Amino acid sequence: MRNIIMKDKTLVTAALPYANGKPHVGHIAGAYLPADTYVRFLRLMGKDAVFVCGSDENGAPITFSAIKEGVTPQDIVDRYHAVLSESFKGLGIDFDYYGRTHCEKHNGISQEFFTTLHDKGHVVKRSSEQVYCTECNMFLPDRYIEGNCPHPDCKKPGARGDQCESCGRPVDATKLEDPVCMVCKQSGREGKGCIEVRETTHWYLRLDAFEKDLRAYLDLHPEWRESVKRFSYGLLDQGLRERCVTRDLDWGIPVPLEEAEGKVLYVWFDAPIGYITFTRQYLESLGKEEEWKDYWYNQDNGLVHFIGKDNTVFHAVMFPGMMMAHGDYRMPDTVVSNEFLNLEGDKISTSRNYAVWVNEYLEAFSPDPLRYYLTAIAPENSDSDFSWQGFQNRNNGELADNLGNFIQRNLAFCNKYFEGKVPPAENISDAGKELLEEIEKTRTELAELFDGHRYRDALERIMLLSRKGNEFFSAEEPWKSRKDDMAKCGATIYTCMMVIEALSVFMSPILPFSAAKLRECLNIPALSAGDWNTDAVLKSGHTINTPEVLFPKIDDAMIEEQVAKLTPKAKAE
RNA sequence: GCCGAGGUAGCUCAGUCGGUGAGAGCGAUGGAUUCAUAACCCAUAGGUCGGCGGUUCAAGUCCGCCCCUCGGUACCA
Repeated sequence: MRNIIMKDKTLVTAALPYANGKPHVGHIAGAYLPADTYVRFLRLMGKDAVFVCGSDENGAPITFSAIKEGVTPQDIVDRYHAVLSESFKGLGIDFDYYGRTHCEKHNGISQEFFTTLHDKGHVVKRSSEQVYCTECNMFLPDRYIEGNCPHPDCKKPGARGDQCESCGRPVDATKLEDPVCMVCKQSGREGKGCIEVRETTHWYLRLDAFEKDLRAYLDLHPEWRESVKRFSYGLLDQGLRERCVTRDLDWGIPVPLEEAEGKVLYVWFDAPIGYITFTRQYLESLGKEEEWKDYWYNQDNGLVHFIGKDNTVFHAVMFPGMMMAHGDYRMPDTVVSNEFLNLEGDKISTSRNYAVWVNEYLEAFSPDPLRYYLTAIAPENSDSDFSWQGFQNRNNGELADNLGNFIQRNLAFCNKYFEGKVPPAENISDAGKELLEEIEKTRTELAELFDGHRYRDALERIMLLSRKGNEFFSAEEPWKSRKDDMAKCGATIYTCMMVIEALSVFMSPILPFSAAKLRECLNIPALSAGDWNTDAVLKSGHTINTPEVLFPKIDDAMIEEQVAKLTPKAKAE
């Protein structure tokens, strides 16, 4: 048996979604759903958990979207902040606080963070040459310049300022041939067009100074997912470099230095600080001004970050490096990182509009089937694939036919032949006793799986219990015993009811809506903190309510409708 | 190019420190049954474990080379 590693008090964060697009199933599977599941689990275990997140509203792409649409950056972030909040809410991703980084409080905390690093000498000034667009009147991120590859043996078009798409090699943005600004789509070099090279000044975080400490920190966490460790050690082995933490932009958090007029903090510098900001805002809203320190200063408590793999470098190396450099804060315990979710075999792409958007999903279906499916195919160890066919199969074959039907056949049987009263807990057969023991085995193993962030396995374990319930029910044949041996029949149904109550607890972190509905059908109280280990409240003689179908089947037409929404654009590429 | 991950039954994937006849779910086929959302239960299916070579008494499981897919490559977030 492994050791349970959760703490009595834990701060859980989910990667801040960038407020420049709607959330899709990939985002949900990557960070938000596992984080929400974990928080629900912690609370069932009677632990204190605070769950924060918020929209990431700074950065260059938001500015560019605003330019493209002819609106202000504020318009962009307002729009997406609203969609993001609603989507999370609709799926039952239940943050204690969902904030936004474009606010005074966050500016102040981020600037204080920067100032501390600057005063300690961990941030240094450097000058460099960057590409500037005179049409847009701004410096361009390397990614936003396209041209011909400067490598003599390649020369192919479509190379970006950071990397050539054709030969895959890194590119020096200032050396791209025939560069085009991807914001205004204009081109031409010095004098003859809008693209020119200008000198600029920026501030760099001396990550290299913390290389040894970061390695020691990683060494303390053998329990992290393999992919995160391999990636992080890989970076350390290459040697950490200074990392630029400011940008030439007018949208963002001003760099708190007189000589840094017109510069803002790099969005990835302030985004993780958002976790601190949101924790403070949440606890202040509860009138507990000082309590955030429990989570950010006290290493005895838990701090767990949930992210997608694209965020690994920031959460496993850069943010910990920032925390070390600052000095006041505790270090994160765990970074739970997921791989990517593909869609019908192809990459999900916001820019190509190739995705299953959460808000559109919710117009057609209830949240739990998606939570179920995304957990079942969670990209925990490697990329996985979302397919509508798979969604339908899992929903109909597993949720409805296995779990739903097990519940349904028992509640219906109980109503029909026992007047809705839980039968006496007598004459339990050996197989029945074995099944009751299986409940406890599941309880123990499941806690370890949730605690170890193995949600996919956890769900499988839950379904195994349901399957065993079905096997038991069929083997006992209560439809026969009800005619000549009501004692045996009652024992069968009683045993199954115990399984069902346990399932209502076990499934609740993943399927919160259905778990609540099930407990209503059972006519027992809603779950509350610490109920994971509470004794069964379902007793002999207790009257249940009329059952309702928990997991309706999804018919082909509904799936075809979704597939149709997807295909034209996917093929249009 | 460099670094990393992956290529296991029709499909989706498990396979811990190398060792009982290589597994699960779905699908397919046959059987049983009627409490239930035509659901459930039982049985069966023989896949050169990407290719070649090597180490070993023994290799999906270790080593080398090769092929294919996918990420990262630090100014997209």
